[in-house]
Amino acid sequence: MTTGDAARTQLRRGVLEHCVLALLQSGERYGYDLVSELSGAGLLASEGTLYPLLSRLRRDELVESAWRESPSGPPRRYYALTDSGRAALDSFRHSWAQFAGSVDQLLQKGA
Amino acid sequence: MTTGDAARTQLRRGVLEHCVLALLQSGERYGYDLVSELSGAGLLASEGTLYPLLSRLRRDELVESAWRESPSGPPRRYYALTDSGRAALDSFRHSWAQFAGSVDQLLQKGA
DNA sequence: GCAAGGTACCTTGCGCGGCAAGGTACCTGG
DNA sequence: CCAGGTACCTTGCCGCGCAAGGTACCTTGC
Repeated sequence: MTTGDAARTQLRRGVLEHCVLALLQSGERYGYDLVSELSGAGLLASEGTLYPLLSRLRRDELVESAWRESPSGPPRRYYALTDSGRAALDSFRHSWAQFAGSVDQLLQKGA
Repeated sequence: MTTGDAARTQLRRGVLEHCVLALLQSGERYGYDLVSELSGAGLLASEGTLYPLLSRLRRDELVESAWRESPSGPPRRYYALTDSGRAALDSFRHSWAQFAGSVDQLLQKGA
């Protein structure tokens, strides 16, 4: 891995969940697909993280899922946002903006 | 509290530690003082979080501490950055910028 | 002179979420 | 036919923030 390993791991907490919701905004996606995108963005370190997360999102009814056959390979479970999911995402965007603002300010204060 | 309670709590993970380091940049501070500043900024919910954190920072030699008497009230433990602390802070600034950038981008993608 | 309340430190028990490792099954390509 | 990519999932662990609770100092007011 690049830099800031341990630090990154902590940063992802709580963010990853909402990043998944954000990715679902533009249409339904399946897990393995999300894994590669989030890993690429440096927001996910292990597959083993995402599937339990998706289960939680289903349990909390922020997403709903449907099995579809793949043109090649095993079947995929596709996820889509529910209304609650969209609401949660909007709410998080505010929290994030505010939070990130505070942190930026604090980190620069006398840099 | 305002909004996004639970979300906020998760967001603070790993950030708080480095915010403390950032606050020490401009000179030594004592715990109770940090508590009020960080609480004010919405980055800390409970006193009980900070003291163990400060112990960790001491253990990892990112800060050093010295007891000083207070003009009024019980003695205070003042904390100051070590060289390692300054380095950790610099390193975190990069991680944070990169991380926050990724998140911002992802959250806006099709907002 | 003593109780009340602010200052200042610390500890304990808990829960949650990300990580690593491991496991199953499907399907294609050599 | 089997090696390897696709795609799903589970289990055990660890670290950090939180809430609640605890000690002691010092001032203020009655």
